[in-house]
Amino acid sequence: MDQVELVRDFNRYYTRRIGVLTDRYLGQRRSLGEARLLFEIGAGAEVRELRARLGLDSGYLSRLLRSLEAEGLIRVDPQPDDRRLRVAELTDAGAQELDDLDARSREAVDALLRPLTVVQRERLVAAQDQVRRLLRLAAVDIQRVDDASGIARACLRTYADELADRFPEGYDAATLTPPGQLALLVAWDEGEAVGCVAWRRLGPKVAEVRHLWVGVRARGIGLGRRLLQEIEADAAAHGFTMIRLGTHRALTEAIALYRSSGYREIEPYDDSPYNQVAFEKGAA
Amino acid sequence: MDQVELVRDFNRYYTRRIGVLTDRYLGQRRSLGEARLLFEIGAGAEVRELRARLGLDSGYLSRLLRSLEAEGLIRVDPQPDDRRLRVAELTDAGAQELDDLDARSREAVDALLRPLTVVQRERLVAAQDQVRRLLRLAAVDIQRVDDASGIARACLRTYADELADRFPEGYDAATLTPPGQLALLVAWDEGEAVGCVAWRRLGPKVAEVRHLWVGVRARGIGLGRRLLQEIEADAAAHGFTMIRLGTHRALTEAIALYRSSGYREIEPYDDSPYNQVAFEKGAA
DNA sequence: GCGATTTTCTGACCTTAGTCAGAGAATCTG
DNA sequence: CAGATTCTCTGACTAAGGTCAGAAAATCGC
Repeated sequence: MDQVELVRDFNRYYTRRIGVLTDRYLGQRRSLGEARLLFEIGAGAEVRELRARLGLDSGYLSRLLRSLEAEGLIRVDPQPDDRRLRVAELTDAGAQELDDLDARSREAVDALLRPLTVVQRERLVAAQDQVRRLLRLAAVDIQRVDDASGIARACLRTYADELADRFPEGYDAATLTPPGQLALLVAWDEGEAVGCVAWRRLGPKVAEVRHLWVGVRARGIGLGRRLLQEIEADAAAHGFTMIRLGTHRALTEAIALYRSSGYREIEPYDDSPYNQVAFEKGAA
Repeated sequence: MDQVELVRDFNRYYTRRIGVLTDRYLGQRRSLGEARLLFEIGAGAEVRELRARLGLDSGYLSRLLRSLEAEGLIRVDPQPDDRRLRVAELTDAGAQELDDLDARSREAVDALLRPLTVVQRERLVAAQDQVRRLLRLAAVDIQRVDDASGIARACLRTYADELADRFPEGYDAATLTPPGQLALLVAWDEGEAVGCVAWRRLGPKVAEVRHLWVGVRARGIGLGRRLLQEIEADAAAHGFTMIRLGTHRALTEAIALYRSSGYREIEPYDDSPYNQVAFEKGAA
């Protein structure tokens, strides 16, 4: 069986198992829609917010809210600041019901795990974590973005803030490349920018990779390597045959990434105080 | 987060991702019910069989069949042997439609995997395989069964057949313990017996574990270890503090299992030609 | 050969999960 | 302050996915 077939097979198996589990914990007491809504309301949420999070039609959501309200599980009141908006909150009975649903879901999963030994459970959790990391990585969408745009500057600012925390000597944000010089890629995960990387021209066939940033939310899934590959491909597509880059001694993961991506260490090629270690790949 | 919470979290994430995938490949062209039915009919199936496999109400299934028939995707004819039964078969158009659905499902998964490197895809498949093995193991139901019952004898017969294949000298089924002496556990996976194990009394506090069998379908998921643990617990619950067992030199996985389960090797305690290696655990 | 059983089908009914078009109230913009 | 916009709600409608009670035909058991 090829990889696609194996993944499909797993999907079929998993959805069947999860379906049985879900049926059991909902136990016919509440529809999936109502249960999800109770869960999302949690400590209280604006109706607009709920609509966006659950991706529901406003008419449908309104009806679900009325039905939960009629059962005394929630309260919906206008928001004082803007009386067009309404805020849904759980009543005591609603909180009780949510606890109940939660306890039954926990119990169903617990019963599933019970026959396994401690070691087997640890293996299960570790394997699930691996699956999720890889799927999240696969879902990240990498797009070319104008380096003067708001989102580009926001990414670079976060990058600068994180470096300032990381370097003993701090980081001077003035070191960031000014807009207009960079070809910049931004990585999006479910609508949120979680990483970026850029290149700029250093010489006729030489590009410099700069500002490789992976946000805290997306660390440890291999996004750094993917961004590096994409930016290399982008520079190559623009006719650059050699890539140089510099980095700080403190960024050990980055240094390991460059080494394992085929870069060789060279003497620093500029006098930036942050580029203490330099690498290159390819030939001019 | 504890293990139950981690598993729930994974379930939520995975169902969301799979849901998106499924929506895409069905592409609104056919309802999930009809698609599943087409898939189950495949090369042809009795209506009764379909009802059992899909767990559908007979009225509902009938209507789904009529709808597919009206579209010219299937043909439903009485079975010649028993004209109450009816057999559904795909027409050429139906086979075409199924191929189409299949190709689109493959394409959706392929698109999901495309951003990953070869190594990452291999890791994904391996991790999914691990998850599935562990879930299958967790779903196996181990039940006490009378050793004279049909299912018990069927398990022991399969066990004997497999040993006959495995041992160079063959295996004499007369060596099987006759009914009435064994406390026997059978492992069920989705209604099918896939393994067994038994103990019998050897002395005041000494029990002998016999006939540990794991069927081909359930190998490699750790079921042998689970059966061994359950049978040890059962013997202990009956007041036996020491367990002995003998096995054949050719059964290397079994020997490894006993060693890693805390058994120490002893001199053979009986003259069975198949018990060439013997182990014990506990104290009399 | 006759009553019991099995299998499939039809009709009537239901819930869930939506979609779409506006209405009405509140707020924002020029 | 008038018109545009935003937000929620109601009414009317739809499809999917079912359940339940029987009817009709075929077969089984005696």
